[in-house]
Amino acid sequence: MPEKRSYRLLCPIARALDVIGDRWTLLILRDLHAGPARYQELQEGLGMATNLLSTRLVELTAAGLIHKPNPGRSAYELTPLGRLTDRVLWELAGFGTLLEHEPDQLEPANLRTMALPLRMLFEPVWPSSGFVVRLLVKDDAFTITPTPSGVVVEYGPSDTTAQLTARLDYATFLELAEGRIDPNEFVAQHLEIIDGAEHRAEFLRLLRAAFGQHV
Amino acid sequence: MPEKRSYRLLCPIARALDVIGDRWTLLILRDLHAGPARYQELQEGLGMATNLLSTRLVELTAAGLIHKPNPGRSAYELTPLGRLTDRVLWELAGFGTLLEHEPDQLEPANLRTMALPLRMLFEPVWPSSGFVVRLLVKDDAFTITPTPSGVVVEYGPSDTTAQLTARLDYATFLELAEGRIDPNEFVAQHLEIIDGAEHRAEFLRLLRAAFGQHV
DNA sequence: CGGGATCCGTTACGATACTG
DNA sequence: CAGTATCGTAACGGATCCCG
Repeated sequence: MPEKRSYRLLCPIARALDVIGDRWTLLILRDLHAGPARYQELQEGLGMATNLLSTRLVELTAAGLIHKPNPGRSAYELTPLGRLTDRVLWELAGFGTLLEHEPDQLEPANLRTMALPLRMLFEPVWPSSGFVVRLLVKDDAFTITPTPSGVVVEYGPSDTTAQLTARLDYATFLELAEGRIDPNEFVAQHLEIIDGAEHRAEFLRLLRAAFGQHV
Repeated sequence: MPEKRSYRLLCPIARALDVIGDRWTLLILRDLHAGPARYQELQEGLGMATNLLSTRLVELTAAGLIHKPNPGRSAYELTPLGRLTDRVLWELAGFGTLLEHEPDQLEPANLRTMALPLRMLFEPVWPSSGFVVRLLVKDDAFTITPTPSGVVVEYGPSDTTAQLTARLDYATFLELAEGRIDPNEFVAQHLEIIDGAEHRAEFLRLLRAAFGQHV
């Protein structure tokens, strides 16, 4: 077996990059921050070669960042150590929003992309007494749940009952998460509230707090 | 000219990785966060191949993260955009300290490594009225200067006059920056104050504040 | 059918030698 | 000193194949 490539530098940044610095690795972690995912979900969502995904999953498992809760069924999820990559990904997202995107980068990327930015955005302002919101984008759904230990954003259908359910389009979703849209305009023009309209004002207040704090 | 490889995903994280995700790129930026550096300094400090360094410097310049202030003399430095990578690197360092390091990763890595962790550590607690500290490690020196806009950590000899100059060894330096050493023990046992002993108590107070806030 | 493993052409990396 | 040129090796990427 060929030894894994390493910077072999006595530096915490180099050590981190030895584990999460390979191509695709951080994007795989990004998707797993939206909840457990199966092999094919990851492969299709990222559009990467299957041999590479396989290799990365083995490496991430060996490094203790992910695991298979049930060895028989194949769903991967983050370990507690893997969840600690959230702040790295959040800062990368923050830097990435500063960069112009090429017009050819218009693939309808995986919606799991948005889970982590949403969580980091709402975590400081969403008290544990808050309500559960479900966001629908095309055929996909996010459930945003505040808990005493933090906000949990999960991708895919959920059996929890949301107090507010809303539908929006993908472009608006991106702008919301990237902080490039005014909360008032967002709720007024781009958010179709399907259920729980009585919480509309509270949701708007939450959005304002989130973006006011971040921007 | 071959087109640069890109994830081509509509996601801020993927966009960031298209620019700073290549091998060595973040480590080059790390070193430049310690102040301007010349080609050979970077090459020797990182131990990377010269052709790769050349390629990376061209790419980083094209992306607007670094530039040559004087085209004749060859020193590279961060642009304002490049300086915004500080939080990504800081979070990477934070994650890296959680990982055990292989015993073979014992190269006496570049001291520029430590500039960014030191800055992030002291920035929240070092008021602009604070004093200038110079840290000596072997033949190298850091100058830590608080300014109204933040703490500036610079590698290499500096003509500013420090109020306190101290010498320490590399291993202790790492542990200090990684927060694995008690400030009291650090000052008492591992810090040789060469000049400015009258500021010793103030420096200790500063260290306690820095580590108390972070840990 | 989902979850990988294998194969193979192309690209990137890494070490060294070389040049302005 | 600051890079280019070269070349062997390793990683990537796409496709196909295999196995439960």
